[in-house]
Amino acid sequence: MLLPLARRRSPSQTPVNHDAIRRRFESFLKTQGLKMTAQRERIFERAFETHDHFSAETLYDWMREEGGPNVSRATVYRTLNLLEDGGFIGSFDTGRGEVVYEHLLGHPHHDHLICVECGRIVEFREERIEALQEDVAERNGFELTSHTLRLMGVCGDCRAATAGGGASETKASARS
Amino acid sequence: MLLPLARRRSPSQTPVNHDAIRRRFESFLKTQGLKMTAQRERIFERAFETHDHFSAETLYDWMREEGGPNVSRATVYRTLNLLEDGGFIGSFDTGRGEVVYEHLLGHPHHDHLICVECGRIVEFREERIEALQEDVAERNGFELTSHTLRLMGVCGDCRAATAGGGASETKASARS
DNA sequence: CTTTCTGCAAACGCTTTGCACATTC
DNA sequence: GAATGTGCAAAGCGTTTGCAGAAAG
Repeated sequence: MLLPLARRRSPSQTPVNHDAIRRRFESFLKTQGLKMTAQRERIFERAFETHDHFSAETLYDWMREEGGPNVSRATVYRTLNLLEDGGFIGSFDTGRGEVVYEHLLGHPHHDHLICVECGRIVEFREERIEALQEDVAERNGFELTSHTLRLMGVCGDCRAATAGGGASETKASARS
Repeated sequence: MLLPLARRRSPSQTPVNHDAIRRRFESFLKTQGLKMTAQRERIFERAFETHDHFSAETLYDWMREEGGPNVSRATVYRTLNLLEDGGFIGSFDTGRGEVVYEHLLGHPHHDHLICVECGRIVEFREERIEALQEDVAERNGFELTSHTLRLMGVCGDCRAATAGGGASETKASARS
């Protein structure tokens, strides 16, 4: 099981200090009395390598496609929950049913625009909305712990494809 | 809980013209080549009677508890989807997993504050957030079709209960 | 060596579906 | 009567879990 050595760390796209994050994961495991295993390492690394959002099933596919220590579906689910509990990744569902994850460290809070045609996810951050949310919560006596803002719509590409006469290529799952 | 006969139509809380909505449902069925059945009627009525949010399973329970034509679980799910497709009800998930419905007609758009302690759902509407969402979408080339904004936090009651020394009564499911 | 993991496959909870019978139009 | 709807139970789907063998500390 040769793990591809220099996969992480491509100098151009290291979002935050990769080693720092990794050390954080190791100490998290330690404090929880958990062990570092080849599987956990693979899953952790893969999750932090991607800037995309991914589902448990997708990550499982990656685990099988890409070489490395065998990782079972159960372990993928278990580790994803572990990472979420540890605050390393966050999850939200895109519309109906599908839950996707994204890594959080070195990734300031943001919300999502989701294309209902092609499923593309765009992240955005709008301070004024954030502030207004606090406002609303306060006015209603709530102390905010988190929030989810999902904007669903049709992205520029899909609008062009539809309008221009071109067929829609990407898997269109317009449901609801 | 003997079902109160004149439940709907209590003059004080009829949100919109009930008959108008109902006619709309009937014509919706007609245009779709669908039939009005006792089951669909019961489900439709029940959904519009409630101001609360409910899950498919909850509605199914209601169907069994309250008297009336028998309604199977399958029909509940089928009809809920039908009503959603027709734009009569909307659905969103409260946090993780649980999908709840709410009727839409005569119920202007709003978003939700959800108490992570007791599950209480408070509706709110904040025009400025709405406007900013349009803004964000436009800036990113999206044409908005819908959105979901869920604010999670601890409601005043629960904060009081926790702080004041009282134990938390309501089922606390603080997960994530 | 003790404790925690992993893989497997079975269990789960919620939702959907296939089919024969019942109902509406 | 022809077409659609319903109930039932079985099938699906994504996720979790129990258990025995495998690793980590």
